[in-house]
Amino acid sequence: MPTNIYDIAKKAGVSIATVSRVFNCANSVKESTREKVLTIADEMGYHPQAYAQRLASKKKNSIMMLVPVMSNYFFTEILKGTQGILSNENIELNIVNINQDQGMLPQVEQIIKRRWADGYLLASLHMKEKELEKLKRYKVPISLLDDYSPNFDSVSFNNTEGGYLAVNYLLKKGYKTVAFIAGRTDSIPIVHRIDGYKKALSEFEVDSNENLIVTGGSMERDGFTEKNGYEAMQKILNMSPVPDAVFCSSDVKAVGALKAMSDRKKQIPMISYDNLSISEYIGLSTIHQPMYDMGYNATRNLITRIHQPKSDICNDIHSPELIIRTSSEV
Amino acid sequence: MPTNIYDIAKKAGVSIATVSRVFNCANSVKESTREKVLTIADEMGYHPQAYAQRLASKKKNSIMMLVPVMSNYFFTEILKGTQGILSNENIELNIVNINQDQGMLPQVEQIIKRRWADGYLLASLHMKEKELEKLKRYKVPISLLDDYSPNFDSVSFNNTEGGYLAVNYLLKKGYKTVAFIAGRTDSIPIVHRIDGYKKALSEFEVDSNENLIVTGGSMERDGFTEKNGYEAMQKILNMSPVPDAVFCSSDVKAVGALKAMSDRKKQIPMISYDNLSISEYIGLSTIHQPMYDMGYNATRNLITRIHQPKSDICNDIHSPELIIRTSSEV
DNA sequence: CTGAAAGCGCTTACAG
DNA sequence: CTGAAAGCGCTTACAG
Repeated sequence: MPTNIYDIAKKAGVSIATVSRVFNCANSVKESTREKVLTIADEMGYHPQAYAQRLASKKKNSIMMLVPVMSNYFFTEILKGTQGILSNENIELNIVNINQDQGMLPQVEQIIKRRWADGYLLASLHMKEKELEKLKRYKVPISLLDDYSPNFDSVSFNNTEGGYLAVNYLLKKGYKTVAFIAGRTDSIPIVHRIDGYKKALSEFEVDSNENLIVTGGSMERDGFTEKNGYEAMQKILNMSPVPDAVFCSSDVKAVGALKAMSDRKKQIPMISYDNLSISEYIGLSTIHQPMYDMGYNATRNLITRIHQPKSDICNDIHSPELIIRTSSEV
Repeated sequence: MPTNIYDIAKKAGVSIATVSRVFNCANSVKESTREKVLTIADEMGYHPQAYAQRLASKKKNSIMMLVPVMSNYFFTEILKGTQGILSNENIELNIVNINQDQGMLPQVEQIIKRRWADGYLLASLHMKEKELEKLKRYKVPISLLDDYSPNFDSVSFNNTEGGYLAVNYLLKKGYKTVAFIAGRTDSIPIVHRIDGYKKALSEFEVDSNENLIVTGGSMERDGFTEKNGYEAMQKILNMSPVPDAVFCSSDVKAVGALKAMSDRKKQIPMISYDNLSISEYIGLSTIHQPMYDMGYNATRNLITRIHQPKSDICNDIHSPELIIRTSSEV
């Protein structure tokens, strides 16, 4: 039989209000009373139920993170940042998966309407501006991560610049044809990276060629897998002539691409994207995104907005950084 | 002003009971009534609040996963399995972090007492049997993952066999001294792998030497980092004589170890542990653990126990498998 | 320092 | 097919 606040109150010979106070550390409760209640609660394995508590008090101290893909390395890195700031706050984090293929808006609305948390962190969701606007009506704190909107707090990357940086480096080294291992080309970050890629191309007056933009066939986890990169690189190595260099949209794919090159005993210079913790150890030249900071800052934005709903909107745009290691220097 | 069930009922000209029924799809509600309620709810952005609903109904449809480290690749792989089975069930997953350095029992008890979920998945917590026993009193479904207890459903690996398999392979190839890159030696899985390591050693009648069991200095994420592996391998390469081969307790560390070898231009055969998705692409010989299946099965166990609390306890012990790629064949 | 009582927003037999 | 009402387990002014 599960115990409730009445059981404890009766056994301790006090009112339920007193028991409640003991657990909320709120007003003063006589020390001896507090101890008695705590002892009895411990014996009976009692603690106030989360649901009842939140219904009665309105205080939640919880935030919810909505993400399309939980099981990838990018998310893993972001999460460290979120946990970094949360470890100092008495706030619970809930993580919920959003299915990108089923209309994200209804899923997000559903969650918000249930009022689960004090605020919501939308990570890499890349919803349309029109959809985001609909979220405004719920008047609930929302913070965007790896995404941008003028209407919400956001922390994003300048993906155009990232693409530009990588491809500009390659062209400066004298390579003429640069292939791009993309991924879903309906993904906003990918679109921006392609923009940067083309911008660099046009600066060097080389025509862009859509055939040089490739992806592998495996679309598990949105194609952010080693396998997809492996397949894409195979396609590239099958082109004739083989492109001079390649820009790869993620480090995870680059791991696969590297393997494809080594299997075919044909190395071409490659720069990828993300700078995961493994990248340093396998010599990937890559575009660094400060993922930890990003998770940290987006979460901090959310907490600030929960406390001060009227504060100015804060749009953080991080600049990428090119890190040269060995993969580009073959 | 947030809307509630009364607002909707009033506007629709029905009772709150009817509104509630519409959302619970339970008993029959006249189609025209249902539509009217749904339309109004949609206009007003209404959905029953999670907390109130759960307080009133006792149904939760939610499970909670307790893990010591969320941001590592091992967890990422496990999670895929959990999500795999959950995607077919109408069950919400909450993930909560347990701090291994602060006494896990109180943290776990605290969570269970709050009655958040219908059941709890304890992943890689490795609590003592005595501590686990204390959890029995809450009479709540609990399933263990990467852990074993005769008193709870569990899915675990035979780590002793894993260590044995790897080291036996190395010894059979004629290597005499085999170093072990460990990690926290108070970790149960590591202890078992050391047992397996020693068992293989004794079969080949080589004395075990505690000096050959090393770890790097960086203990971030419990030492399961590339950096820790890098440091550990440096120590090994500094030994004289340098050991003939090395058994490494995780693929992530092995990535660092590989780099240390290449930096020192000294290759020794290595077998590691986990078989992460990158491992195939970087040629790691490793012990395969079916992590997806593990996540899947442990979650399935939990769901079964929620539905049938009296069913027999199920202890799944997975056997490891040795996968030879290039890192052991230098 | 403590208690009686109203209220949080729902669900669900029960009755019709 | 629908409503009135009790109840879920808490918190929190209010009063003393």
